[in-house]
Amino acid sequence: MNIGEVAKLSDVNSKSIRRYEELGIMPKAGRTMAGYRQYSMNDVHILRFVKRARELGFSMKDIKQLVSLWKNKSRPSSQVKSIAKKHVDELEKKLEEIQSMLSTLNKLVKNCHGDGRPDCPILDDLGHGE
Amino acid sequence: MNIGEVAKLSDVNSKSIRRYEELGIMPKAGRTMAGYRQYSMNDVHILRFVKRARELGFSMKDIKQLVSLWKNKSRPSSQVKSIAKKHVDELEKKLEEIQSMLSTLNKLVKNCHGDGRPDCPILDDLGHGE
DNA sequence: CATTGACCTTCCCTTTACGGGAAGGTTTAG
DNA sequence: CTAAACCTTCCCGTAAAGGGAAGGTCAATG
Repeated sequence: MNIGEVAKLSDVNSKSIRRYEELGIMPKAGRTMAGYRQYSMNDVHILRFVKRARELGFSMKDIKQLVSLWKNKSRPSSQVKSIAKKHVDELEKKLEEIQSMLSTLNKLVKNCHGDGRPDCPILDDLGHGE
Repeated sequence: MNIGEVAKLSDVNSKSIRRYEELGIMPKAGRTMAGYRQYSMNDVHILRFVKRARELGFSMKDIKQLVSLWKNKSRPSSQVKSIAKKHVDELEKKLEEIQSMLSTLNKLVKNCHGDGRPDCPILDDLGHGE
């Protein structure tokens, strides 16, 4: 299979596939005489794995480790779990940050007339009362 | 004031201050004969405004508009509100994405033994059952 | 056989907001 | 005079992707 075919089957952009190869997440693809990358269904499976991990927000660095653990049939699940837990912690931190921003912003937006008049609690807050 | 002084007073990094000038968020600073940027307390106020807006997650593009509206004493508050509402919408979208990731991840992590054994629901999910 | 269009290759640029660090000039204090 | 602590600009790196250029390859068509 050429890269376009595998891109379709995995729903991963060709550009990303080449990038994953550079990052060492995908094995280096074999080449035809003309230099075209060649793939098999096994590569499609890896790419789907990567795609799913991206959807769960894992970094490419984490994904590289996860793919390697996935391939290693004698991995300890503790290693997988620790990567996932670290990621969960980071997501929870982000979540709190966003919730805190939203809590402030929603109050400000609610109190802003949003009409032709210049007075605006949003700007007042940002200018912390000048 | 030199840039270091204003950086201390506003709690904004010197590098960022120069960057904000490039982006047109800060007015171009006057210079001493030696080329050092010169600032006044007014600049400190602007920088605090920017910092607060960053803390609320606004993009630099939004912040540029917000600073300009803030300076314009005859702005319509509707413009400010619309920027803020768009930002709230984006944050809420991100929030939902993260919540959805966390919901999946937490289930998977909970069901993973996390010991020396290789079987792992996290990898099973990512490999969607291979 | 030549051409056309769809594919592939590599390379560089852009995004976001920031920071590290180099190389070099200025100011201030001892 | 010199050393420390400033300041300047310039380039690079971050994360993950995508745009687009310039050029090579392949298959089908006239």
